[in-house]
Amino acid sequence: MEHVVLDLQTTLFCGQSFGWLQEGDTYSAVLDGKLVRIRQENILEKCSQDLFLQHYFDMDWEYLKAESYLGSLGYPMADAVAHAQGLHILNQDPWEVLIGFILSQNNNIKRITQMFQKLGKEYGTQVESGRYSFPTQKQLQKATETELRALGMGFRAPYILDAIQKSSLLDTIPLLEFEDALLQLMTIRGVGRKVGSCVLLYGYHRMEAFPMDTWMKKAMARWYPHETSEIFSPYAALAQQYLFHYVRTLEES
DNA sequence: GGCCAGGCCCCAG
DNA sequence: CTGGGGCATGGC
Repeated sequence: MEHVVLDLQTTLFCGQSFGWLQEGDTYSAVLDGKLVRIRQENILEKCSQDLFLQHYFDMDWEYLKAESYLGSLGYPMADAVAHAQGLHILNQDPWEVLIGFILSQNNNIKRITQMFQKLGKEYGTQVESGRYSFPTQKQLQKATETELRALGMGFRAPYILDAIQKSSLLDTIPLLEFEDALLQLMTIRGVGRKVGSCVLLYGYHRMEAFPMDTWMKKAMARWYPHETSEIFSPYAALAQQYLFHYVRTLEES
């Protein structure tokens, strides 16, 4: 099977990021304060000119090796890999990931994206007509619970406020072992094991993470009822992402 | 018009 | 420490 370098459609809309928009074959998001536009055809070109994008799209990680190993595990993992060729784990801003996944609880990806973009429009910086950066901690500090609830954040409003309050702990996460890092994140209200795992994976590229959401619980119960993430080591996070994508694809069809 | 969504908090037992 | 109800909101 031909190895796909990076598949934008799958990577950007597999539920790891809530900041991307699609118009035709063009994908755009505000990254690092700038509006980025990119198409499947010009990924390599863009990344070769821009080290930030090269890192953001995780172009140098061992996806070929990981796909090969997970593919060797047979059904259903081999099928899951085949259905998500070219899926990369993005290197996102931990702060954005933290708020994004606080929004994610008891919610659906469509509405998470809408809520995430609402925060940008309300508290972020406009970088182009109608396009806003995600607000920094300082920008979000202006928010009150009443405002956030009026914006539609619902019961997550106080969680966002607590995350702002404790946002400095994000700086210490890279220094910590996985479990310690998870415990630190879980001191934030609204952050449990699942949300914390997502922050460690999508914000800090901790590939040993294995976020267990409702879909993953179904997938594990169905295919690996007596196993843990250990069987996918050292590619647990990627296995999780492939399975997550796979079960959702099956459900839709 | 209910149902449900990439969970977590809280409080019974 | 484990289990289950409740939670704000809107897309479907």
